[in-house]
Amino acid sequence: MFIQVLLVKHSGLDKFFTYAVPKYLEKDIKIGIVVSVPFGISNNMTPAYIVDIIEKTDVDMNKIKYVSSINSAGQLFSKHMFILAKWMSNKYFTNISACLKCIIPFATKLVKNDIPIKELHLLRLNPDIDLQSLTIRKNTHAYNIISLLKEYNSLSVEDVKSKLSIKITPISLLLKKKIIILTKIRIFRDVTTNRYNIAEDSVILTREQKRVFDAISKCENNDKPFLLHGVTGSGKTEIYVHLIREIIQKNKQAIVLVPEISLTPQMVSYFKNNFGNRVSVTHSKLTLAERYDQFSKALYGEIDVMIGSRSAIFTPFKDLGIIIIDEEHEKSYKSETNPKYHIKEVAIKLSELTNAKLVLGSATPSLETYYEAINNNVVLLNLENKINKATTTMDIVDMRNELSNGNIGVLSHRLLKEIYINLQNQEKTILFLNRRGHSSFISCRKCGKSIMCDNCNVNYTYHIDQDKLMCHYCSVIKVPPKTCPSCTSRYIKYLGVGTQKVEEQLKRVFPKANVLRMDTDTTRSKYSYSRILDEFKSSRKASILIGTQMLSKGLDFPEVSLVGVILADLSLNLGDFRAAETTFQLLVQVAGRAGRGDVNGRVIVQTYTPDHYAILCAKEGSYKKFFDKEITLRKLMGYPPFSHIFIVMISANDEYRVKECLSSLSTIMHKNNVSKSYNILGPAPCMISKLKNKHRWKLIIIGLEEDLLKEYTFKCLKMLKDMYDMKDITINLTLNPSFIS
DNA sequence: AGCACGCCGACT
DNA sequence: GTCGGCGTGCTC
Repeated sequence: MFIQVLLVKHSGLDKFFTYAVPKYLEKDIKIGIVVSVPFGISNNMTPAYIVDIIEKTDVDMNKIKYVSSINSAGQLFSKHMFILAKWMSNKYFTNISACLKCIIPFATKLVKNDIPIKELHLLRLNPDIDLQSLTIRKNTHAYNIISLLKEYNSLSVEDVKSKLSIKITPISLLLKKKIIILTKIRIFRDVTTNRYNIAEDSVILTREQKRVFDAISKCENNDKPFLLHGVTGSGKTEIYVHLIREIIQKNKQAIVLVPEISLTPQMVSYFKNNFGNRVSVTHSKLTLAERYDQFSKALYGEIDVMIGSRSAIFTPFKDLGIIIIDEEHEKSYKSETNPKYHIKEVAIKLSELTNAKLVLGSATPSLETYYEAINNNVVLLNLENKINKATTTMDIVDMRNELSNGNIGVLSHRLLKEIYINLQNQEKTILFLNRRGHSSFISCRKCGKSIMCDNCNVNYTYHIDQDKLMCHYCSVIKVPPKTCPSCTSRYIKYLGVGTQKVEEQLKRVFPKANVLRMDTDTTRSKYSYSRILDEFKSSRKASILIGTQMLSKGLDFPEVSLVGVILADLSLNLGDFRAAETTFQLLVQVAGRAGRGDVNGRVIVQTYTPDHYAILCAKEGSYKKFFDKEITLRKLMGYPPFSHIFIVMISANDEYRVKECLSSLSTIMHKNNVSKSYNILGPAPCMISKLKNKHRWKLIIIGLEEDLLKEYTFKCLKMLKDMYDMKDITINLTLNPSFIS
């Protein structure tokens, strides 16, 4: 018997090595466990993951060494997960070790014994001892311990100590006499803080929900994903719960992916109410030990449902039955670090491997997914009716008129009037602005130059609460200058709008209103989200909540009747081909926050481009209309879903070197683009052209076929490395980015 | 990735 | 004559 291994400590060495297994270890060998192997000329022992078990090998027998021993870490991945890692490695051009690290981030620490296993020592009376035959005096420690154990059957050492307020000595004494015996059980760190009550009756699905449920439930071959296109408030979550309940009855398990777990406590509570402690949660903010325990819970069958952001897709369930990706259009589903995987692509691969059902849910599906649905590669299921009868109307305010009418504030007359009405009616208001801080740029009135961060080519944002300038990219904080750094003029003006300025203006206009703000600045600490949300929800007064994008994601505020979008143009002017899509999605999602209870909702959208189709389609609430318009443009321009995009970003401290290097690459690419199959754009500076003192330039390559595009780009990069000295230059590659930066 | 080897320049 | 710079190549 031979095994193929991947060396744990040699992550850059993306190669499998073959070792022979001594007979006495054969029975313990399986894929995913860690073994100790002699490696290199000195035969130092090094840990290695078993990735395959083989009978024959082509490797020279003189070279093959024997496996030394088996590590205590246990099984870290299944065959499926390893296939997934290999597939990711190829698809996202990242070595297998890095992909494995993404699947089991705690592995290297676990191998080093750096992750403490939490155990509980249970005490229990030894059943082989006849208590009658012992003479134990009443009211001694020993007597009390035995009585307690008779009552409880088994107890943890800590419980016994605290219940009888004794030290460990009398317990040890009984243990020595074998009157009590000790067993260790592993306990898993709990990461869900939600209190729950198991629902007595499950929600009965509406006719429309039932139709969708049946379509997914009755499907036998799960070769196509389902797209659940349902307007906000149409009850997608209830369908998920019904589907999962059915899956659990078949002894299978479920993974539920949400874009940002800390923003969806209601979702977790809802699942806990339905499945109790058979649900757990995982996300990247947990410690590695916590993540390892959640992983173990799934591995040992302690849970049936895992809810989480991206990384939850790698939960090692025995028999995965369903994967649900909620809000499938969210950009956060694409990883921005290597491997730069997209959760949807990984989920499709995993559902192929496990035959699990895959359900994608969204009120505003990504263009790519909807296009697949139209081409019958994805099964489209529509939910067109809201559960409650509240209606929402959207009105557009042309901010150009405000300016010509002499209103230079951030809030239009119309929006102020609506806020006033809400305050009078004791109803709640949410205001969105996709930019935190107070003023988004500070410029000199005399020379016109704006004040920028020294490390990054980014305008400083003024934060009024600390009276400081802050770079939102490198987090540098600076005292605002009294005079212009370029011309020493004293006339410095604070321009642009951030959430802080909106807060300031609102407090001035409505001094008695309860104004709350929720953005990265106010939600730094762990529980600040829930604190702000609880205050907003529980407040009897009419409150106004101002927030950035984080408010648009899945939060449910039953009493909100007015939603204001301060400036819709912010996401429209991003210079990204997906800007219209992002804006449309944002507006529809935001509108979904209003009128979720019994009250009708009003949405006011302020913009300088009121005729833009993304805004008009959002006003009508027509996804189909937006899709038709946008897909026509994408086809015309040759953008995704009709093509694939590869971004080569080059960065270095020396700007000249960056430009020179990228020009060389550009020349190579054009030379090798004989049949003009690829559209090469650039070199151009990145949106943030200098970040943390590194200059960043990019080349955008567009091609019809993903594999050919990859092959072509890598061929050209190889030629570049052969002819150009790449010392101190960093290359960053992204295939199909969720936005172009 | 790490480590050994090896080939060249600068010192005790 | 030797110490150490890092370029190259190998590891089952």
